[in-house]
Amino acid sequence: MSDPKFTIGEMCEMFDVTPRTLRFYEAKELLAPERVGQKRLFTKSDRARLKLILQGKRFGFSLEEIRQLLNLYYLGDQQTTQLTQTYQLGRERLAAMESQRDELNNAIEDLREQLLWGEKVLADRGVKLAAE
Amino acid sequence: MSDPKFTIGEMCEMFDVTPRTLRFYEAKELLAPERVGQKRLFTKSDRARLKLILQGKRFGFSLEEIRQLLNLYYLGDQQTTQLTQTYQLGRERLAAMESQRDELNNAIEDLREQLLWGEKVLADRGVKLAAE
DNA sequence: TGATTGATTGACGTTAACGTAAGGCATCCC
DNA sequence: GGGATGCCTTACGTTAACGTCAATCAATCA
Repeated sequence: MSDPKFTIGEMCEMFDVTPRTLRFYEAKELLAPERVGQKRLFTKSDRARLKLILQGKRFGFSLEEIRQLLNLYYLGDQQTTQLTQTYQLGRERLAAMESQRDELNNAIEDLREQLLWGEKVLADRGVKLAAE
Repeated sequence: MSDPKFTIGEMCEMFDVTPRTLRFYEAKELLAPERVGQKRLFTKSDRARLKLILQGKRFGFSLEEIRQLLNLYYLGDQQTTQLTQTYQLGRERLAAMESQRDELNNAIEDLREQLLWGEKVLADRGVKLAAE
């Protein structure tokens, strides 16, 4: 049993996106589904890429940034020069993501403190919050 | 020495943004600089808010989402009902940020592995990378 | 005092990331 | 065989987040 392939509708349901979105990503060369006649068939590779795309979006990356990073996950038959660039780009993005995580942790800490303040203020006003 | 206040130009240099951006944020009610005649003067509060705004943007939040969260950091004289809503919103955002951080950590791990793969492939091709 | 510098308010332009509507194949079901 | 369904392409519309003029005003500097 080779890996199953999915229609655009099935993909949309799986990942909670619209057909327009998938076609748009294909136009932007983030996806490259197979074709049977006119119809698209999304392979395992497409699913993996889409997952990475949606993940990247949640981190605030643009589609163009994501597109470049995606090559890193398919290092197959790139030329050495290009591969080296892809690798370097990956290192930069890794650094960016790590610093973003650190910044995020700080922001989380700050927000926690603010929430404690909020709880205090509300308690003083006699408001009872749902127990956590 | 009360807290210093800055012109729009000074703010732009400090935070590496354009005047248009600051005026835009004011129009969207994310900032509320004082006025001396026509000119804006950005206070300590504005600087703190701007910092939060830029941070939020890096996390992928929209300006509207950020605007709502900002109220949490200025809990002063809100009505109790509204304060409670602000607080609840803060809790939701906290949860979102925490899960984003977790997701980010996973993505970082994956990316690290891919980079190791890349190093291996490049090494096999005889490419020497700059020592880290 | 006249020119430069830095600020202001419109108002229209731009880019990213899709949404939405129109019109047209192909297949399946009764 | 004629809807219904699901897909396709083409193309214009939309929203967020600013960019980019243009015209104006106020202070400052030579």
